[in-house]
Amino acid sequence: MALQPRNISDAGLRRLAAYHKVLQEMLLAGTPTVSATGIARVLALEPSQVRKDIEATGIAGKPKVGYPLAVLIRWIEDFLGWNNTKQAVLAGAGSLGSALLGYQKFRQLGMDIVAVFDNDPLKVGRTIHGKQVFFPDKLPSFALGAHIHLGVIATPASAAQATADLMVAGGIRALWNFAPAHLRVPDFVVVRNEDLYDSLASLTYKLEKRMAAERKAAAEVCAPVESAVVLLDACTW
Amino acid sequence: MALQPRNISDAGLRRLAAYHKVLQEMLLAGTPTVSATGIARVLALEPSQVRKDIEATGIAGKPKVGYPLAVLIRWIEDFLGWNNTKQAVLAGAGSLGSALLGYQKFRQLGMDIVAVFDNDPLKVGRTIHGKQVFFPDKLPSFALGAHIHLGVIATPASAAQATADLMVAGGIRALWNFAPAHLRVPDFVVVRNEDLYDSLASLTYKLEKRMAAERKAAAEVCAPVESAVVLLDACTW
DNA sequence: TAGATTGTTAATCGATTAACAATC
DNA sequence: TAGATTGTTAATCGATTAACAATC
Repeated sequence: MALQPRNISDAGLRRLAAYHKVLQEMLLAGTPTVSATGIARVLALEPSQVRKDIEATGIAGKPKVGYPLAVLIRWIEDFLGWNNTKQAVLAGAGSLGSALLGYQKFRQLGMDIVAVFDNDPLKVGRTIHGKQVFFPDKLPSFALGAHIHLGVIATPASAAQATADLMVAGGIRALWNFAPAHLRVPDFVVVRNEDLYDSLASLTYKLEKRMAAERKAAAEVCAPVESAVVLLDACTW
Repeated sequence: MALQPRNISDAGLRRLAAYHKVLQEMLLAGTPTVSATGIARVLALEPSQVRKDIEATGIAGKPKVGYPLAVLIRWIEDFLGWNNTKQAVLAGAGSLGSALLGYQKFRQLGMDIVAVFDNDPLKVGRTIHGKQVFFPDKLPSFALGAHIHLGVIATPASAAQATADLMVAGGIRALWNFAPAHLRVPDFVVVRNEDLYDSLASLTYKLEKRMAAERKAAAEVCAPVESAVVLLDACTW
């Protein structure tokens, strides 16, 4: 009977989305109920962590049984705001912007991109994935008029700040920023940065460290070897 | 004289990439040196956090002066592995995969996508952004032969696990996964998930919470009002 | 009932922030 | 010199993990 809304970390919110994916697969498989332990096993997480994340949604489970699958899915969706679809504007109709427009599933996850804005006169007036493209200077009045509070930035880095300013002027309260730029916005605006260059940083670092460790391990195996032939396969580097 | 390599969190690695962007702008502006305090000011971070992140790279600064700008940029690049370009394979030549192929800057950040793999017979044999497209069954032998250890997955979720398996079989040690799926891979493979659905979760949650708080605040202002006309503008909802 | 699982509190762990002596 | 900044250690904070009574 957990009914108190609890704090949840950003990482916890992302995990809830991951649980949602797993649960939908289970639903297709016909499973009636699921336990936190079961989810933890699939995703290789700690059961107590899964239990705590689920607890944040406020759903009540039954000891020994777990949670009714369909109900849990619904609670997670409600908690994350996915059943309350929010209209959104997109800035930047380049390759990434177009790709994002093609993500049909966003609508099921609470986001519906209704208009696109781009500086390129060749793109303005045309439609991409069924959405019309406008000049950016139309953005503020459009967003204000349609009461839109969610904006996606897929412009080059050089245009990102100006775009963010337009969006804030248009009443946007949450920004999903794909441009590799640091945005300065008022405190009442939520920003989620999806900077691929930042992400790549941790991956290249870890790969390099991993490869270095492997080379070192191989060296330790190979170095003190008397008859090198024996371990030749292990030391092809 | 910080020369000890220190542990750094995943968040710290991402921040280093952000510093790198800021520093390059400063370099263009002609600044000769920079202090951790200065970087912190620009990005609205704690000076001690920036100092600690920079310390992880092992560079030595001078009290009162800071760090020589060009040297610091180079140390960050070396630390993140960006000056040691790693070849990569890409799976999935859809809109997202094509967009990723168009990111010229990846090469400066240590990653060079050299081949693309896709199931679609219409795409195989053609080139996208100058890269040839092959059938996925060619992936393992190609990656092994070219000693490639980095793989990017931009397939639909349904193909992600099979693709990951092929990549692991091809000697890939680091996976950048854009498919909304949980990958099961051996321990010696690093996975970085770039799941947009997970990211959207935290944004929709925060936007909804923010809007709810605003509505509540407005209600508290409007509710106890005797002459409603006075505050009409503030309560248009 | 016995045993697995929930709900919740406590312990641990790690990252961030603060503090401060050394120093240019 | 005086003062800002580094390098580093200590304190704080928050998230994860462990523990366990309640319970179906």
